[in-house]
Amino acid sequence: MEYKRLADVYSKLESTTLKLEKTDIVARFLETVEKDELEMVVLLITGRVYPGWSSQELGMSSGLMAKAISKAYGINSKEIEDEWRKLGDLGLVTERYSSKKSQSRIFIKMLTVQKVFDNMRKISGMEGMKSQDRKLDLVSELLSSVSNPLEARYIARTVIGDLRIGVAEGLLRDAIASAFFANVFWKETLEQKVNGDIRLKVMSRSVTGKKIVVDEKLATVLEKKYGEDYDMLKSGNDVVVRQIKKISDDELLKKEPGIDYIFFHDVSIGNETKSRIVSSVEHAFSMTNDFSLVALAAKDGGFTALAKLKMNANHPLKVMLYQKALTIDDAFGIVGKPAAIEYKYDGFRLQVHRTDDTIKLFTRRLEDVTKQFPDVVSVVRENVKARSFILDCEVIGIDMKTGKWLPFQKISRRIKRKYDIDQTVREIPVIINFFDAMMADGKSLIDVPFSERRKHIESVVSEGDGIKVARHIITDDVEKVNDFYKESLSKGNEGIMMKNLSAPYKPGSRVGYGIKIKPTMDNLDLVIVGADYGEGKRVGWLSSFHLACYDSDSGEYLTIGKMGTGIKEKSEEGTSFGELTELLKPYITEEKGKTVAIKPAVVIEVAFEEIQKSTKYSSGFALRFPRLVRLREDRMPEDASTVDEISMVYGAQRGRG
DNA sequence: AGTGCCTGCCC
DNA sequence: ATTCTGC
DNA sequence: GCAGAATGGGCAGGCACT
Repeated sequence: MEYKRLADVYSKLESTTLKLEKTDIVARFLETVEKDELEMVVLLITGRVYPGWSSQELGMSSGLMAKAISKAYGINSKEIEDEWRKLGDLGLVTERYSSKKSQSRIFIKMLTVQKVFDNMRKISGMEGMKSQDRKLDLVSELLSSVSNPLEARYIARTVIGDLRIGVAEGLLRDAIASAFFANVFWKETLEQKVNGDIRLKVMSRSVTGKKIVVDEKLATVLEKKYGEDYDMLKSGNDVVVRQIKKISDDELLKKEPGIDYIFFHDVSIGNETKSRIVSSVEHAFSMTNDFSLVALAAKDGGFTALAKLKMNANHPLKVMLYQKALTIDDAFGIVGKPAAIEYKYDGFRLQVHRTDDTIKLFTRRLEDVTKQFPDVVSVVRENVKARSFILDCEVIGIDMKTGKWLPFQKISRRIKRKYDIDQTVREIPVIINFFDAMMADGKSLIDVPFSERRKHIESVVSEGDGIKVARHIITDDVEKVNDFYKESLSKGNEGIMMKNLSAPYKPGSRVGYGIKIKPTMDNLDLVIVGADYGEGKRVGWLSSFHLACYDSDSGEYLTIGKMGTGIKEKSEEGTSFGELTELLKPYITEEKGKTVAIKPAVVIEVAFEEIQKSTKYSSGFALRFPRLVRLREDRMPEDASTVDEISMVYGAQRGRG
C-alpha cells in the first residue's frame, strides 16, 4: 500500500472532531486493508510500530526530529525553533520544508507503508556509537522519498510518537467493531437527520452492493412510511427480510461472509446487539493489549476468534484506573454505601503474574520490571499460596533506618534500573500491598464483585515482611472514613481509595468504581518569570509558565518549577491562555525558540500535591502536580510566597515532620 | 572521565 | 500525575 | 461520564561532546 493512502486517512481524521465520523473513517479504511498488511496498518494508525506491551522503543522524539529536519532540508536549528513555535508542531514544520522542496522532486517509486514501517523498526533497533546519526539517515531517507508534503507531516509525527489525529484506544475499538461486524441500525437511527435528510434516504442513495438484513416488523413500517427510499435501497443491495426477535446466531453478524448492515425495529435490541459487538472487541483487547491481533481475529474469525483471545498469566493486563473526588460524601455518592476504604500508598503500581513456575512483574504501562525486583519475586513465591494468578498491588519503599515508608521519589530509583540492582535491593527494601485480583488458578476474576476478589487475596496471601494485603475497612459511616483517612495520612500515605464493593475489574478504564481522595495543601502565590509557547491545540499561546517564589533576604525571585494545567482554553470559563498571554506579553524581555523570559509582574495562585526537594530549580524546591487556581491581580510580585515559608511547609508535610 | 541533553516512563 | 473540552 | 490532548517533577540510561 502506498503511504500516501495512509496519510490521506490521517488527514481526514485530523479534519473532524466528531467521534462517530472518525470511527467511520477508520472503519471504512480498515475494511479495505488486506490481511497481510492489517497488523502493520493497525499499529501505524495508533502511531506505533510495536504494540503497547512491547519494550521496543524508537529512542527518538522531538529533539532528534528537529535535527532530522535540519539534516534532511539543510535548515539551521534556529529557524526550525522559530517555525516550531509558530506552527506548534514539528509535523507541520517538516511538511512546510518538504513542500518548499517539492518542485525539484523526481519520483522514482512511491513511498510505501511497508517502507515507512521497516525504517521505523530499524530505528528502534539501533544503538551504540553514531546510532543517532544513523537514525537521522533513516528518517531523511523517508522524507526524501515522499510524493506529497502531507506524508512528511505524518512521518515526523510518527517519529515523535504523537500523531494528533484524535484516535486512541476507545475509537479504534469502535472502528474495528464497525469494520468487521455488521453495522447496526434501528428505527430511530434510520430516521435520524444526517446532512439534512433522514439516514435511510442518505443510505438509499449511497449504499450499494451490500447485504442488508431487515427486521420484519421494521420492513412493514419502512414500506409504509418511506416506500420510495426503501425500494431504492432494495434495488441496489441484497436486502433480506427476517423475523428477528433477537439475533441468536452471532456469526451472522460478522462481515465477509455475512451481513454488512442489520436493521432492527426496537431500540433495545439494536443497542444490545451493538454493545455485544463492541464488548467482544473490547474484551479481546483487554486480554491482549494488541489491536493488531484483535483486528486480525475479528476479520478472520469474528466472535469465535475474538473469544479465543483469553487472559493469560505472563501477558500483562491493562490496569483499572480510578477517579478523583474532593469529599468523602461525594465519593460515597459515586461508589455507593457501604464501600471498601483503602490506604492510597505513595508508591507505584505493580501487576504480579504467576504461572506454575514463572513470576513476572509489570508496571502500570505494562513494562516488564521482573529483573528490577528480585526481592518481590521471592517474597511472592514464598507467600502467595496459589499456582497461577494475576494480582494488583502498590509497592512502597521503606527507610532502612527508621522503618518509615519512603516518598515515591526514593523508590522510583529502582524502577528503571539496569545496573547495581542487588545493591538497591538492599538499600531500598519494599513492601507490596495487594489490593485486587484479576486471575486465580487460571480463571478470570474480572467479572466477579470486588468484595469477592478482595476475599480471594486474603485467602491466598500470607502476610509477612515485605508482603501485605492493603489495609482496608468496609463502612458506610463518614466519620469512620474520616478517622481512617487521618490514620492513612499520618503514615505518610497520599490519602485513601474508596471502592464499590460489587464492581467488576475494568481493565484500562477510569470508571467510577473506585475513587481516590487526597488532602489539599494551602495554595501558593507565585510569580511568573518565564513561559513556553504551546503545541497542538495551544499553538500561539503561552502554555507553560515558569514560576518563582520571593526571597525576602536578597529581594530575588527563585524558581520553583513550571505549570501548564488548570488554565482554560475558553476565556468565558475563567483565566485563559489568551488572557495570560496578553497580560504577560508586555513583560517579555527575551525570546529563544519557544521559551520567553518574563519580568516579574504577574502573580498567580497555584495548587499542588506536595513540595519536593529539587536540584533543578534555584529555590531548592519543586512542586508535585502544580496547577493554576486563579490570577492574583491584587498581589505585587513582592507579595508572593517566600522561600522561607515554602521551606516551613516542606518540613511540615504528611508523615515527614 | 565528566557533563549535558534527550528519551521514556514512574508518579 | 491534573485538568479542560468535545461528544 | 468518558476519551483524548494539553501539561507538571524526577528518575535511570544512553549518546554526543568536551
